[in-house]
Amino acid sequence: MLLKQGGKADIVDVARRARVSISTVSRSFNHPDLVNPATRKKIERAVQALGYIRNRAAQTMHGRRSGTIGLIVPTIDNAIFAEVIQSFSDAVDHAGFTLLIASHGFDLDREYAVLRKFLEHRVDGVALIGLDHSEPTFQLLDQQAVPVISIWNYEADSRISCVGAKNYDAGRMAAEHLVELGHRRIALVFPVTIGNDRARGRLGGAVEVLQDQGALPPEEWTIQSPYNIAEAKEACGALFDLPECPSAVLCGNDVIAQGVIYALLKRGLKVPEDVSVMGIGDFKGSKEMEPALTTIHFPAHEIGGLAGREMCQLIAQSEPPNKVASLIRTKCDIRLSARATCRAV
Amino acid sequence: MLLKQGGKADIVDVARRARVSISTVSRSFNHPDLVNPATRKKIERAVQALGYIRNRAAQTMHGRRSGTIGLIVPTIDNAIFAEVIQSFSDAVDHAGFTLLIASHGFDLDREYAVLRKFLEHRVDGVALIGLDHSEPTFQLLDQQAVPVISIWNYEADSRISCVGAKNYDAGRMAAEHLVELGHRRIALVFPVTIGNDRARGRLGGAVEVLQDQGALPPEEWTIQSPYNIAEAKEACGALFDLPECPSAVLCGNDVIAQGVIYALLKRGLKVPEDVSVMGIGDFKGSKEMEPALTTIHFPAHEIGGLAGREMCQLIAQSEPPNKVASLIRTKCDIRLSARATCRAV
DNA sequence: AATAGTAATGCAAATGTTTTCATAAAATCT
DNA sequence: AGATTTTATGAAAACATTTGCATTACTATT
Repeated sequence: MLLKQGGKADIVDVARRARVSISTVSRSFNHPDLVNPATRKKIERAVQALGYIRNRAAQTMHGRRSGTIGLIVPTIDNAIFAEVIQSFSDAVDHAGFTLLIASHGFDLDREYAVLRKFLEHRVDGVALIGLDHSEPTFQLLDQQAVPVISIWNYEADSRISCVGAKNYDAGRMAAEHLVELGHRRIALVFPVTIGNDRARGRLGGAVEVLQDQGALPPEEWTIQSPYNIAEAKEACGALFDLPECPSAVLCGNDVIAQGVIYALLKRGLKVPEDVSVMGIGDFKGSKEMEPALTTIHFPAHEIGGLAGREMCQLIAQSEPPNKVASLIRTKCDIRLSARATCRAV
Repeated sequence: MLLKQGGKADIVDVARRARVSISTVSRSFNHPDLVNPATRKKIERAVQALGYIRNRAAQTMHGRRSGTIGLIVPTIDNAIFAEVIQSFSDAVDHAGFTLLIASHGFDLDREYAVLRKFLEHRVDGVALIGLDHSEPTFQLLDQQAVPVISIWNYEADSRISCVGAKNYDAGRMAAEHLVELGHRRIALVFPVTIGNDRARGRLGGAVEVLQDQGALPPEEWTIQSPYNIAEAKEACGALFDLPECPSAVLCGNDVIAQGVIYALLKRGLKVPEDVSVMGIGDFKGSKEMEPALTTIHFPAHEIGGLAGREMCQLIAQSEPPNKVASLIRTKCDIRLSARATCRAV
């Protein structure tokens, strides 16, 4: 017979067919150099004939690593994270790992639940976005001693390893640019900041600069907006119907900036002639927009790739299984990308 | 002692602490109704105290399902797929599954390799994008009898279950709209079509309509463009520097359309006054663009969610493990979203 | 009061691997 | 030719669960 009924051949089937012991079959997979080339050939043929596929679950159970890494993000379907996920995925894939992914929609309790689920699957490591997490999350991580890395934010005193940039600096940088261009009537459009340290840092940095300049915006120029173009376009609409219109809008991220620009265009206002718009993030596509978006460049691709590689390193370090790896912190540089949506006044 | 050294408590530790047998502990997880509430409480407490986390690998090995589903996409970081991934993820998450994800960069050999890797992890089901796959991929799927679903394309005679729309129809629909508006000088900007049945179907549909109208574009009006704004903007630049400029551009997808619009804007050409632009896909953000993009609407969110739910159903159907589930085919409707980038001539 | 039925629990086998240790055969050295 | 090392293989324990079967202790039925 060519195939066991059901197509689920196991290692003993292979061993039987190749007329060797199961130990030898196992070895020919894991330590090929220890088995006679001729025997290896025989096994190879048996594997082929039976359509045998190794069972990682059994390996995992035996105490080997599972070969999986868990990545938990707020959402998958937005430019920012999609790019990070892609490069993180590429990096860990390259190292032979398989990626488990889940999103929590900015709900830190769901994040905790997902983490538990991943731990049940015995992931070799976990990556999270940002440094804001619930106390149970931190405790679970600690207690299970699983290698963990935070992506996107850098903090010198972070509780867990991190690779990313300082959002606070980004906020400052953006505000400073606007101020240098002579703007004083600056509106702020930012996402919700609770449980989102990225947004909080950026807003904090921006506000500090504006405060120093005595240019803190009035209440009605501080808008809270969701993380998508449609709603941002909607949310900031009122801003431009006000009697006094700001000369510049500083946005919490490029998606919001895009929304703001569309809202402006819709009202027949020109960017940057009538209103300057500043983003933060430099998402894919921001450079190509017309006019090209002035923003703070975050090296998303670099951060994701770095995070993936450091995750693998952390896992390697935590060998033997109960050794705790040391913390890694990597700060990525951000910079102003002055393009066409901001002008001097 | 509160914790076993290393924080890795297992079921026997829990049993010992709760003074019951391991069978009872196992049951209280899997068939809670079969165990005395008081006993359950004791176990609960022991679990809490020890920080015990069930080992899915061991369950999987015992022959139960792994509780994972593998999703293989060409790329993660582009609007189309990110949206599908998100809703697929939400759907399977909701059913208690964990999602394994990997991208192959439009390389069908890598797709095969990823599939193998997923199979080693004993995923309970696999989802792929589109219906173009290598022969080894189909054979492996068949041989391992793993529930599988194809997302995005619908074909009445597909080799595997599918949920999606007919890209051919989308191509026709787009071309027809342009023709109805009076356009005859129509350029085509499409992605590479080998190994990409989505693009191939669309292009085929569009060409057919154009042919019927005797409006097949000349060689230099048929542009091949990668799947991203920057390169699309670049790729189609030459188009508008030609002595004779098309009156409309039909794009393989909205990302390309966006790039085309930017290229036009950059040259000082107005959309739709000078040139009409038609997309296909209706990605997130296409509606909000200024001017809003005329495109063929694909219900990405619906397709992803549906695919997720049908995947779960397929898995449930293939119980007991070796029963092959029947094929499911679901056709999702697409429609013209006539907005602001196309005008009558 | 004896019997049947039910609820709760435990025992032990089974799941598919890896790995340690032991053994046999072959190659190398004296 | 015998002793020693090296190479190749096998047997069996270990990994963390689940589950079928057996057992015990109650409860209900006659």
